[in-house]
Amino acid sequence: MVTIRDVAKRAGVAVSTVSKVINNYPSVSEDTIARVNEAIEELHFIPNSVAASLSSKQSGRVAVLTDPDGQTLASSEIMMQYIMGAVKAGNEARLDIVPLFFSMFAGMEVEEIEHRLEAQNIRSIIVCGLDRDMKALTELIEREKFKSVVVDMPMESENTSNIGVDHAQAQKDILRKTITENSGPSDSVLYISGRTNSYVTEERIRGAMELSEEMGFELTVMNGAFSEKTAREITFKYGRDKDIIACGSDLMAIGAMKALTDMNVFHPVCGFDGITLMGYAGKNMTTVRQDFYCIGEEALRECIRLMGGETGRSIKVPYDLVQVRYEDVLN
Amino acid sequence: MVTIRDVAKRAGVAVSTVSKVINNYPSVSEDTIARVNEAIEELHFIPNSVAASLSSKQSGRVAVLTDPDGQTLASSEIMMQYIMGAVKAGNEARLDIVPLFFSMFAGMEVEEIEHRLEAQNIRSIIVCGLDRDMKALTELIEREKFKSVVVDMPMESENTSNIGVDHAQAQKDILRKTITENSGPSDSVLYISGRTNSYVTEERIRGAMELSEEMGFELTVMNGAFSEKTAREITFKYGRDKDIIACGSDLMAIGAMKALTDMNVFHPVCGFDGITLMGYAGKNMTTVRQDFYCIGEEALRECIRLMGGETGRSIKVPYDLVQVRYEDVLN
DNA sequence: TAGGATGTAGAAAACGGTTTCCGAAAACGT
DNA sequence: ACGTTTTCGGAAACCGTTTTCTACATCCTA
Repeated sequence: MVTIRDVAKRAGVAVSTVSKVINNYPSVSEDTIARVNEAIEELHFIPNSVAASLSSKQSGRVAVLTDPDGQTLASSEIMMQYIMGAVKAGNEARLDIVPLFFSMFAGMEVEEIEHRLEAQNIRSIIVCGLDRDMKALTELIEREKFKSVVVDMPMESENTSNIGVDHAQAQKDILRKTITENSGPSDSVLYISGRTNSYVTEERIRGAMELSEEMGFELTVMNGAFSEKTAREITFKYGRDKDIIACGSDLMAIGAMKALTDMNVFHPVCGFDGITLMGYAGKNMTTVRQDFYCIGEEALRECIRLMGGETGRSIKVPYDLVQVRYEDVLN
Repeated sequence: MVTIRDVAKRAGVAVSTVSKVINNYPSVSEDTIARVNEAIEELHFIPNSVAASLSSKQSGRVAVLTDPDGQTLASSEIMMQYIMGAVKAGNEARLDIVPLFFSMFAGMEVEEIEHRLEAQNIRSIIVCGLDRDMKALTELIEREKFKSVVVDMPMESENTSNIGVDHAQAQKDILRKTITENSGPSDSVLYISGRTNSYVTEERIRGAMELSEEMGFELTVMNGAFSEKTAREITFKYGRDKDIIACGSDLMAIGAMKALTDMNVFHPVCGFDGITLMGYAGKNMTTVRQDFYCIGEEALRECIRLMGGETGRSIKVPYDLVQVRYEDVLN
C-alpha cells in the first residue's frame, strides 16, 4: 500500500505538507502543490479513508439510516435509491458512507445508539423514512450530537437540516391535474391517506383539503395507513360512488385500482411517490414522481455543508407529475 | 468518547489486556476477564471499529458489490436483500460493511480498483450479480488480493468462495412441478433464457434440457436476455402453440404472462427468483424463491471464514418452489 | 534445585493519516 | 539596513485500536 509518507518522500516534502495539499489547505505554494500532485499521480496514491476518519475529529463518516422493512416493494426501491444517491455523492467527496437500518436500533436507548454511532466514527447521519413514533431516533436528532439531515420530516436546528418535496403542494398539483383532466370541480374525491404518525401524510392531506376549498369539490378523507390492503378495502366500500380516488402513496393507489378493476368501474386514481411498480398496475393512474436518488445525493451534500459548520436549513426539491406506463418500466 | 484506555484504567490493567479480552485471546485469566468486562459494562464501552480496522491488518472491512441498475425493480429488491443480510451479519460480527456499486468502477483498470479498495481498508468483498463481461471485476477476484465471496458465479480458489442455489437443479424442480401439475410429458415447453454471459443462465438452461431428456417433453430454448420486453415479444410470436412457458427470471415470466393475457391464452408460466413483483403479475405463475437476505448473511460469514485463513469453497443454499399470490405480497 | 515450559500481564511500536505549533525565509515598511 | 509581519514547510503529537515482544511468576520435570 502506498501511503502519504511515500508521496512525501517522492515529492521531497514533509507528510504534513502532503496532507495539506490533499485537503486544499491554503498555506502551500503553487509550486509545492504541483510537485506533490505529481508524486500522487505517479504513485497512484489514494488516501486511506479509514486513517483519515480516525485522525480527524472534523470529517468522519456519514451514516444513511433507512427502514426497508416498512413498505415492502415500494420501500426497497425507494431506500435503494436513497442509498445509491448518497453513496455516489459520498464517493465524490472522498467520504465513507455507512448504511444502517432502523431494525438495528430496535429497543435501544438513545445513549446506546449514540455510542454505537460514535464507535463507527460517524459524525453525521441521513435519516429516511422516520415517523413520529420513533422516539429514540427523533431524540437522537434533537440532541444535536450529530449533524443530521432528515428526509421528509420538519426538523430544523443548528445541526439539523431537512430535505424533501413540498408534499402539500405536490398533492394539490396532482389532484388538480387529475380533476381537470376529468369531469371537473363537480367531482367527488375519495382521499385515502397514509399513516397518521407521518408528517408527509399530514402535509398531503392538508394539500388535498386546501385544494378542495379552492376548487369547491367534495372531499372524503379516509385513513389507509399506507396499506395496499386497507386502501383496497376502503375502495371496495366507498369507491364506487366517487369520481376520483386519490391516495397518499402509490402502493395504496395500486390497491385502490385493484378494487376498482374488480368492481368493474374505472375512476381515475392518483398516487404519490412514482415507484416503478405503478407501471404494472394498470392504466389511468397518475402520480407524483419524487427523485429519490437525487434526494439521497443532495442529503449527503447537505451533511457535508453541516459538517463544515454551516447551520441547518430546509431544502425543497422538485417533483414531476407523471403517468407511469408499462412501456416506460419495460426493459 | 469512552476509549479502551478508560476501560483499562477502570479495570486496573493495561490497554493491551483489554484488547485481548475484547478479541477473546486465550492468554488472559478468568479473573482479569471478569474485571475487564465489568469495566466495559459500567462505562458502556463500544470499541471503535475504525481504529480497529486501521490497526489490524487482519480483520478490516467487507465491501458488498452490487449492480442495482441492471434489472430495475427486480434488482433493487434483490440487491437490497443482499445488502441488508450482509449488514446484519456484519453488525453481529463487529465488522463494518461498505456498500459499493459496479457503476463506480466503470472503465477502471484492476489496479485502480484495488487501490481504491485498499484505501478503504477493505480486505474482503462480496460480489453479487457479476457476469462474464465484467473483466475488471473478474480479474480483481482472480488476483486473490482480497478474500472474495461471489454469488452465483463458479469461482473457487484459495481466497475465493462462491455461494448460491443449485440453479440447474432448481430449474429442473420448478419445471417438473409445472409440467406434472398440468398436462404432463406430452407438453411442449418454451424456455425463455437469460443473458448468455451469465453463469446462472447456463445452469438453468442445462437443468431444463436435462429434464427434457429425462421426461421426454419437447423443449424450445430462446434467448430472452433477462428482458421483460424481449420475453413478451418471444411469447407473442411463439407462445401460443406451446403448453408451458418457462422463464429464466421472474421479470421475463411477467413479460411472458402479459403477452399470454393479451393473446387471451392461459398457459402456465414459471419464473425464477421469487421477487415480490410476481404477486402483481397474475395467476397461474410459479417460481423458484431464493432467499437473498439469507444469502447476503451467509456470504458475510463466509468472508469472515476466509479472513480467518480457511480456504475457499462452494456453498449451496436451499430454495423453495412457490406460487407468489397477490394476497401474500399485500400489506 | 537448576532448567525449561507454561500462563499471564504490560510497554511500546505500529496502522496512515490530520493538526498544531514553531521556525526559517521572504516580503514589507520606515 | 533593520525590525516587523507574512508566507511556507516541517517536526511531532495525536486519533483508538492491535500486536509483538518482553518480563515475571508459577509449575513441572529431571
